[in-house]
Amino acid sequence: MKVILPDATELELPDGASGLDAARAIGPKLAEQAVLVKADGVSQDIRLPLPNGAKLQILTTRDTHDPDALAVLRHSAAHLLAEAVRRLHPGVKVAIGPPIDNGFYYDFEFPTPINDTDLEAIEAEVQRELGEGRAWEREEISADEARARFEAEGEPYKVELVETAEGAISLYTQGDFTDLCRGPHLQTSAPIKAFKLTSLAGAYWRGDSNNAQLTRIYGTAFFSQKDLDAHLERLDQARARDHRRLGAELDLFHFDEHSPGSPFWHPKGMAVFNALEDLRRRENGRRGYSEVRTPLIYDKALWVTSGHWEKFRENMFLIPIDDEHTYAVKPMNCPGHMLLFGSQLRSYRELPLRFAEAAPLHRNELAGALHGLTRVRYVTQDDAHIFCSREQIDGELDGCLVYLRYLYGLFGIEPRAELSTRPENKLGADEEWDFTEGKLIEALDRHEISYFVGEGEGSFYGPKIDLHITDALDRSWQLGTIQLDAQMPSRFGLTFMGRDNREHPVFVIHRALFGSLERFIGIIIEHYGGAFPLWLAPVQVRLLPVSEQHRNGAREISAKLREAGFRAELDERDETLGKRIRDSELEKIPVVVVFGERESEAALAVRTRGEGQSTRSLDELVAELEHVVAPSRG
RNA sequence: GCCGAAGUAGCUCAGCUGGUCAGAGCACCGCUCUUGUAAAGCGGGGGUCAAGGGUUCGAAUCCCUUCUUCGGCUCCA
Repeated sequence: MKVILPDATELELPDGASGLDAARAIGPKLAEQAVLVKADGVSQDIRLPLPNGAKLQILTTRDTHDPDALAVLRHSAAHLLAEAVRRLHPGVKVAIGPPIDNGFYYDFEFPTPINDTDLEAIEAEVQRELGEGRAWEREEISADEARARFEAEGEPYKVELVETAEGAISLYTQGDFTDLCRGPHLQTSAPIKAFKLTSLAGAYWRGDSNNAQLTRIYGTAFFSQKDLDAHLERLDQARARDHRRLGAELDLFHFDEHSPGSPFWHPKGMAVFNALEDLRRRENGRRGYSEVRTPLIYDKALWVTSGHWEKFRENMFLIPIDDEHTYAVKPMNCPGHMLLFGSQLRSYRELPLRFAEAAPLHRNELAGALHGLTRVRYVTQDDAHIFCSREQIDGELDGCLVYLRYLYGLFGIEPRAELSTRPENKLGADEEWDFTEGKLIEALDRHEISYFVGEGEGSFYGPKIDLHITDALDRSWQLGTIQLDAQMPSRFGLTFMGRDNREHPVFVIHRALFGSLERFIGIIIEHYGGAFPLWLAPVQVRLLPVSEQHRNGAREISAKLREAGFRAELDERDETLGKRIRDSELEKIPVVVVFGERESEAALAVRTRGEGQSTRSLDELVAELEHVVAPSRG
């Protein structure tokens, strides 16, 4: 057989040769450093036979930043962790231990709970293993053999994995630990130059909260200590961009234990909030949406009709009124909008009807799920419900996707699209879901939006196109969502009169493009590192009078800027100019104007964030600011 | 909700093998200075050490419960 090397030369090998054999044929050093082989771009363990004629790429310990090479390193590190845990905690049952972005984890069922102190001991044990050195052996056995073996070892999770595994079963052994594992793995532990356990957490077996909760140990590993240090350094820098930290530093919002998960918006945070609201109102108006306002609390009967009582009650705040009546604070706007639509006989001439409302919603999120602005109990969705006929669905979905692209383009953020399909607790028949899912797929294709499929991730009333973005700490959050719903209108008996003088079914598109204003603001705080563009900045211009006698002059300028529609502010504290400039810098204020003796007579000294200082007249400054702000003011 | 960790002045933190342990810096207030592009000087106020209960002669420090926060899991905009 032969393989093709990256430089296009061909290498003759005996039949059945492995990646390691190929590396040996090229050179002993390469063989020693080999970590992973890619045959025609597909990763495989270096111990496995190569396909004949494959284009070969061998990743080595020098590919210190290659995600695939790092995954192999970390996967092997996870096995060292499991070996150490089994030695230190006899009776522990092992589950799974894959590499993940930036590290790895391994799930265990411990006979007795462990804590951070145990974690330190486990890490020390792994370091000892690394000192001794380990080598991995790979073997393949039948599923029956594997099952018998893990049953004998008292490893129920491994037995379950064997039972659901496809194809041959492979085992990897290092030290006294043998793991059911697909691989690939390192040859030896020598390349693991840095190893660190990072945290301890509970995790449900197979990600299902009905299953047993296991103990998950997170860690990371690198090809060098320097890389680990750099990783930790990056984490530190990311923490500086954390919106919870910047929210306090920039005086945007805070939380209080008297209402967990509900932000208190300070004046500066509210300025950002309102800038987004202004944008939302203007664009909605331009795109044919009508603003509406509906109640915050409704009788339980409404929630029974909508299906929320059955599907969403656990997340709702209930208000007992008397023995017979219970109200609930709305977690979504849709039922209210259904009532609004149904309050009149609707003609086909009215459709599509686009009702927009950015009302406060309350969801009783699990206490452990709350997270700054990105996971709150008080949510403001930039919500809208589009009521349309079957024929209008495509056009309305198009409108939503164009709108969505415009909005995200303004912020320069590029979310990933997900098609979320029918969940287990869905309402309605499969045929209806076939139709609504099909419509969303066609729309994504028309707009050439690539997406991944989230099986079963849809809402109980319809499939969704969801947009996801990662925050400063690499956590993924859902922002916008576009949902096509045939269930809710039929549960509310909504119809419209057609040209044929008959009633026709109504379809509803639920759409929130920012998603929630709270979460969106959390994300953009991190995206901009707190340095908002001019149109969003809480304070756009700050005036600094040089000394007491320039206060009146500075006040006048500040008033004129406010008159021109800008958020201008005066800092006339009795601090040195240097101190006040420093504070303005730390607050990331886009434009700072120093006003003193010279400016009373001539041009203003303008300090622009990131660009240094220059001089211009007040009129020039206003014109310039208007020019900068224009795109977002439409 | 579950697993692990934490909660000391507005913020960041020290003190935590129980006994001058209630402290520091920044912030705040007052006075002096009247400031020219990233921190002027001096002085001062401020905390029932998250809340409640317990152990002890004595608790910020040890134990229990609750609340909140942080890292995950589940769930979700």
